[in-house]
Amino acid sequence: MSFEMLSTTHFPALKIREREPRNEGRAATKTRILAATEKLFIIHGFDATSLRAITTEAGVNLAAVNYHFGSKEELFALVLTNRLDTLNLERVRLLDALEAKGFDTVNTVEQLIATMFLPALRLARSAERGGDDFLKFLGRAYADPSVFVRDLLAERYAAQNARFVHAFAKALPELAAQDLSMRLHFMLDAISSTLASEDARKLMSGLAATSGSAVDEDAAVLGHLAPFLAGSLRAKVNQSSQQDAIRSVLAFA
Amino acid sequence: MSFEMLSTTHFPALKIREREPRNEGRAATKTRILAATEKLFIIHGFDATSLRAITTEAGVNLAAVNYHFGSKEELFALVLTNRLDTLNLERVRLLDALEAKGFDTVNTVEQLIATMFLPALRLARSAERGGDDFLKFLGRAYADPSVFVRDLLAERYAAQNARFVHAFAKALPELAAQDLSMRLHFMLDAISSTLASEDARKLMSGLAATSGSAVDEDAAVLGHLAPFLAGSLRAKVNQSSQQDAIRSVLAFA
DNA sequence: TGCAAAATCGAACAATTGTTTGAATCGGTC
DNA sequence: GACCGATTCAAACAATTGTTCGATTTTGCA
Repeated sequence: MSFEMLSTTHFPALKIREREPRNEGRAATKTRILAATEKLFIIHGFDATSLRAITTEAGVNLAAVNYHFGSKEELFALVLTNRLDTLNLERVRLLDALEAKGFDTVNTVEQLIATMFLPALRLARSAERGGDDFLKFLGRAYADPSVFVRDLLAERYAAQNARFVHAFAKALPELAAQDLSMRLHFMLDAISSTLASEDARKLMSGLAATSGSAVDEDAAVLGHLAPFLAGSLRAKVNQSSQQDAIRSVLAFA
Repeated sequence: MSFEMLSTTHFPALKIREREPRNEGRAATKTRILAATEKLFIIHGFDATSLRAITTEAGVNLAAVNYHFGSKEELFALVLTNRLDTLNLERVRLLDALEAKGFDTVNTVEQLIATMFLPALRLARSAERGGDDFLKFLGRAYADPSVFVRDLLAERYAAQNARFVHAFAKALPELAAQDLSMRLHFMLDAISSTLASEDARKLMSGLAATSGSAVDEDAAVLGHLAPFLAGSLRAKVNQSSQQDAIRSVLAFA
């Protein structure tokens, strides 16, 4: 306990030290930079988030970022992998468990979709920060256009992604490889850019609010997500009546 | 005719003037800036495309952009609306025609999807530049994260977008408004980010290559796109067997 | 208390951004 | 050929970026 800290007890509510107490204060700068980086990354993405904006938000000196993290890229790499490593680890853990147990024979696709998205929903609640923020972060990360973020995610999680692609391929044997690839592309791009957009995320939390327990929340969200994603993946190509309907549109143009 | 120009005739093939001949040259600067802007916007987006990169690519002076277009934003607004105005005009024209004629009673959703995407496919072929570039441009435009581009598109094409939302709502009366909104969000976000990605676009052009005429190309692409997008929009929520499958995944976590 | 390492600070660095300026050049007309 | 408006040019502007430097302060341990 320092004298300075004792002195603040005279105005406990008003005069709070701008720096944390010493024991916490040791790591406080790094922690606050990480928190500020997350917050601003969610709002503006990698390119549009400057180190000055971060250090101002965190209330630390500009040079602190380079001192503690080396560079802007190293800082963001740490922020990204902190969140996404645990997410992807949990995803493959669930996939392993389900493959060991054996999938539902008729609703395999729904189970795979649930496996992909359940870890995000659960982390969104268990994380120390507001759950909505976790989904926002996820959306930003996978929708960020900077080459740095894209390369980082592609390299680091290539193996985990391949696991899911193979699992979907096995569950949808009748679907041509290029059709499956296109549809999965669509699905993942849609998820990420949707998570990054404000109003679509509100819809999902609205669905969750209608139910009781935490498990029910997840079930409610997945109950709305999985059917229509599965419907997208399972749809048959070249139905003749559909082809006729499409051709009637082409006739107008 | 300047002396300089006459002197170049000694090396007709080698020493070509960097500036166009006079009559074309009058507007050549503006045209080349517009072309370079499109090209670089497709690759890097709004924020990451600098005026110096544009003017270097176009082979003109840096100050030419501000002289001819006023500002970077005015330049990009022109490039964007040049492409997208005609696209959205064609979209609502098709929608008007189909509403006047009356939709197919069973495959209305497929027809609406075809109505949304056919103009893009046709413009991709009819445009003076390579068709692939048009789809790239479209994807970049709707996936660009800059507030400038997002605001421009949202304001300018709000009315046209609302037309399609209402048409889909009428075609899917059994679907709750919030579910429809979420699914359309997914669909449009997926389209735009997919068009911006290289490999997914290759898949689509691969589909188109398998067929003969231009109309067949469009039919082939839409034949693969429409069914699975329609399957996504039409999927029913809360199927009990699906719910059971999902809950069995939740039990693992 | 004193000392060495760690951490913070203000200031400046070089590079890049969009924009502006004033002189030089071009193009068509009298 | 001389003029004038339109265009192009090199150069500089102020603002912003990530990074580095040296001095100062703080911290933990003797």
